[in-house]
Amino acid sequence: MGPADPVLRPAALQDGQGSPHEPRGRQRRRRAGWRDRRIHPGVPPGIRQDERMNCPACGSETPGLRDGACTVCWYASKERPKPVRDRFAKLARLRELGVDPYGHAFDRTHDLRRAFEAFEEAEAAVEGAADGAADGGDPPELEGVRVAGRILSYRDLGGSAFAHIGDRDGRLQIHLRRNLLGDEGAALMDLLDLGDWVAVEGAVFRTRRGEVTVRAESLHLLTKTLRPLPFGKEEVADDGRRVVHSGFSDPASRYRQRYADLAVNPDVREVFRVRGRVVTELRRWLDERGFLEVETPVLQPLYGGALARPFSTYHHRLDRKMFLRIADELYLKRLIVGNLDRVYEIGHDFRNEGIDRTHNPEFTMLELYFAFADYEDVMELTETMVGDVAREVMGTTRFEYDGTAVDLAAPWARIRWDEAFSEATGLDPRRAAAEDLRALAKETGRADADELSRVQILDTLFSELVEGRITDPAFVYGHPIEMSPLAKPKRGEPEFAERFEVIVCGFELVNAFSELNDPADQWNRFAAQQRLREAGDREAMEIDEDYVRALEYGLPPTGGFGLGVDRLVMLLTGQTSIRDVVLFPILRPEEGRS
RNA sequence: GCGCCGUUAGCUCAAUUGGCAGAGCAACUGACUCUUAAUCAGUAGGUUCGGGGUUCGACUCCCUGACGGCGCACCA
Repeated sequence: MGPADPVLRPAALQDGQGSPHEPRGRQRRRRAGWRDRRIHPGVPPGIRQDERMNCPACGSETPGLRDGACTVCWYASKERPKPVRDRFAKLARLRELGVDPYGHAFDRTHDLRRAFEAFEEAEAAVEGAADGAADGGDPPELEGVRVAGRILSYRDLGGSAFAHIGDRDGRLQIHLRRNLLGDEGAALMDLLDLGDWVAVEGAVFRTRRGEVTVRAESLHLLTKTLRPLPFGKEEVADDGRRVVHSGFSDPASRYRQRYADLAVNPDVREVFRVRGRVVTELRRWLDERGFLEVETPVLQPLYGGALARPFSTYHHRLDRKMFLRIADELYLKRLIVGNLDRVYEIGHDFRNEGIDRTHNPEFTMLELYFAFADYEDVMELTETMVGDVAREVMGTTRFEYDGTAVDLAAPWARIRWDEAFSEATGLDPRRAAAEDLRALAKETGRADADELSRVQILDTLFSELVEGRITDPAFVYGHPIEMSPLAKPKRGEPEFAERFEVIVCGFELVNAFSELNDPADQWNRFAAQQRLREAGDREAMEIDEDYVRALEYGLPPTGGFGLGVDRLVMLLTGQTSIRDVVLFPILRPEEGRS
């Protein structure tokens, strides 16, 4: 405890008792006496005498001022919401009682879900045994259970209380009885709040109303919370479903304070549990097939591998500009040159562009390269892998996404790019006059069509008129070669590329091709990109001489793909915004704090 | 970047034509030892997102800025 505190009021706990007729409740709460408590934590070690300052409000020593006061005065200030002030006072009272409000380890016997299951098993065993015997004795209990969690709800009945505690994926009722917990435990009960982390030890039993419950024989505070968590009240409807009343739903607050969102909304935890499983299963699937997981540079002197604007940064010792990668592609193919056959990487790419429902500037990409394969092999691999992962993680390949049924089971439709294009536009993508294409682009709402290159117009029209209509996953293959500077020309039709994209629910999930391995052709394609760049296309590529050198050492025939992991998770979890599958999506900075 | 909508108590939301800023939950006080959206009685809680303006009077109308949602644009 801190040094003598000038603000600390004389302890309100006159250990005296009230009159014998005083209600027990009042005696208890007077004993709890937590109001207006303040205890100063003192100055942390390592702060020199001349670096210390005094709180203008209370005069005590402090290493810094939070909004012009020491932390104690800050929490006690009228500026704070009352629940925060109250909790801070309770925390001080806990310290007075010798309870550490920021406890240490606690050795659990079960997590909450398993405690529940263990009890049900014990119950079933007893009932089984009692079958032959005369009418069973005592109802079953499971003793010596030690569990921990956050207090989700609290119903105080005076002499006892029921609460629910929750952990990562479980939720369990606990019953706190004052006569079982003794003076210390009873005092602690009076200082609990929703959100506090607690642990109990006791026997699991079933209440008269049938709920599996831990009867606490001891109660421990693990961590006191100073801020009220925005719990909604939960009702269990007649059909057994949980209905949450009010709760925490403001999107901005949920993203900015994801910790509170996760603590309060089990559905959100579930989305990220699925996300974790998806990544694990992708890895396992690829590892089982002999793919080697590798890591290539995120910080690059020259970016490439996709058409996008990068984030740039600066390395001081090297005195040069660096970029955050927009794709892993060029490094991974260098590894195939180096005989690594089959490689993949799951990592973050960064693209300096707009933010919307399907785009976060920082996103997770799975890229994979497979020697001796072409894009048709990659199609098979893709549909099999995605279907297998969906089944493994979700138990099905059928989903409803944004009100539409989707089935990810293989085989997926295969659609020629040029045929889909002609069908949707009535124009031949190879032969149509640029003016006609431009006119059509304007019709579909592209006011800036005059400034776009032919390829950009083709791409725009395709996205606009074809992609949006596809819901079940489909391979769209055979893009115009000019749109695909890293892909091999299609056999027999060199104006198209051996490339495909997977379109599902109107967005792109995968981009893949037979990798271009002719160094001379690759150099020329880079040079063509360079021209576009010089003509003002800020997404066009630069020439990567080292990559061409690698190709000169021989890239075996290789198929490769990039899969947007965030988007796959969106599909599987039914989320329509990428922000709901990214734990901390990019937001504008917060103005003030509260 | 453009358009529309929004921002009110810790959380979720009301507030008539411009006329005293309210409710539920959470909090606090009290009753209650099998409750479960616990219940009952009472109390407290507000820079109505920031700044400016119109008006006797602004949560409400006007201008401006910040943040967010949706749509468009940009963008795989």
